[in-house]
Amino acid sequence: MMDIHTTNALRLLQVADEFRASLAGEFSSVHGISVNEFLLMLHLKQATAHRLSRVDLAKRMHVSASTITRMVAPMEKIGLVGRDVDARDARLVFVVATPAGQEKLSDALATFAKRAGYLFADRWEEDELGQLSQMLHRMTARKADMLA
Amino acid sequence: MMDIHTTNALRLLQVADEFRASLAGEFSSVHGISVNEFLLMLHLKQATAHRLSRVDLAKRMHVSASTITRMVAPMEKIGLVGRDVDARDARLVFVVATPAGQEKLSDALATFAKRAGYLFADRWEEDELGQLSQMLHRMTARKADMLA
DNA sequence: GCAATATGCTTGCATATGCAATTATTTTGC
DNA sequence: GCAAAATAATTGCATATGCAAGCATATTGC
Repeated sequence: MMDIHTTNALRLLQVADEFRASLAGEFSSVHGISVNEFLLMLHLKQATAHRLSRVDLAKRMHVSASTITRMVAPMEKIGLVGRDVDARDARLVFVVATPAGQEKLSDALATFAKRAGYLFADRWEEDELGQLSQMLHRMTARKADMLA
Repeated sequence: MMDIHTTNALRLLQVADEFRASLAGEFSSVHGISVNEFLLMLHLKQATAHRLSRVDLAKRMHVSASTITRMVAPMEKIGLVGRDVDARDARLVFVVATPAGQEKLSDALATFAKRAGYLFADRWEEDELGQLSQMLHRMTARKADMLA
C-alpha cells in the first residue's frame, strides 16, 4: 500500500514516539528532569569542549533558540548547568554542566540504558545491532548541514 | 563509551527528531497541517472501520486524551474530520475523516513519501530496506500492550 | 435493581515551544 | 574606519500538551 521508504519512515516515528513516551515518565519521577533536559546535558557532554552556545544546542536538538533559552533558565536555577562567557565574543554565553549536572546525567543515562535494553529485549544478534547502528547513522543528516 | 543498545536508542531519537523537524516546515506551509494532525488522520485511515474514539487515538499516538480532544476540535471546524456517535454507548464519539480530510491526507502522504526518500537517498539496497523495516517492527511495543 | 466503580470525554491550570521582533555585539564591504 | 549586514540571545504572543478534576454514561457486585 505504501512504498518501503514511507513505511520505514512511519515505523521510525512510531518507535521513537513510543520510546520517548516510555522514557518521559521514569525520567520525570525518578530523576526530576524531562527527556529534552537529559538530551541537552548529553549534548554538552559530547561536545568537544564540554560546552555549547545556545544556538549550537538549538541546532543539535532541532528546536528553536528561544526554547533553549527557556530550557536552560530553570536548569541553571536548580544547579544543573552554569554559564561561561567567551572572552572574544561578548554575544556568546556557553552552557556548561555543573558537577551536580554531570552526576544527574550519569544517573539518567543508567535509566536510559535500561529502557534501551527493553527495545531489544527479544534476542537480537550482535550483527543485527551493529547493522541497525550503521543504518541509523547513515540516516542522519550530513554533518556539513549541521554546521551551516 | 556506551553499550550498543544505548547508542542505537540515541540514534533512533536523533534521526526521528531530525526527520520530524524536516517534515514540520513543509507540512505547515504546503498543507496547513501539523505532523501530529497528519498522523492522526493516518491512524484513522488504517483503523479497521476507518474511525477511532479519542481514547484509542490517544493510545496510538502516545499523547493524552485531552490532547486529542483539543487537536480534533479545530480539525472538525475546518472540515477535515467529523464525528460519529455509537448507538450502544453514548459516551463514545468516533472521529472519522471527511472526504476533504482524506484528500488532505493523500496530498500530505505524497510529501511524506518524498521526505522519506531523502532519508534513504544514498543508495540503499532492497535487502537493507527490508531488514530495517523488520528491525523497526520488532522494536514496536507488543500489540497486546496497546490494546490494554 | 442499585450503589459503587469504571470508562470516555472535556476543561482549568501549568508548562513547553515556535515565530517574529528587539537588543547587543561582531563581521563585512567599501 | 564606518555604515550595513550578520549573529547570539532574549522576550511577547500564540499554540500545543499533560495532569488532575469534573461530568455523563456504562458496567459490576451484591
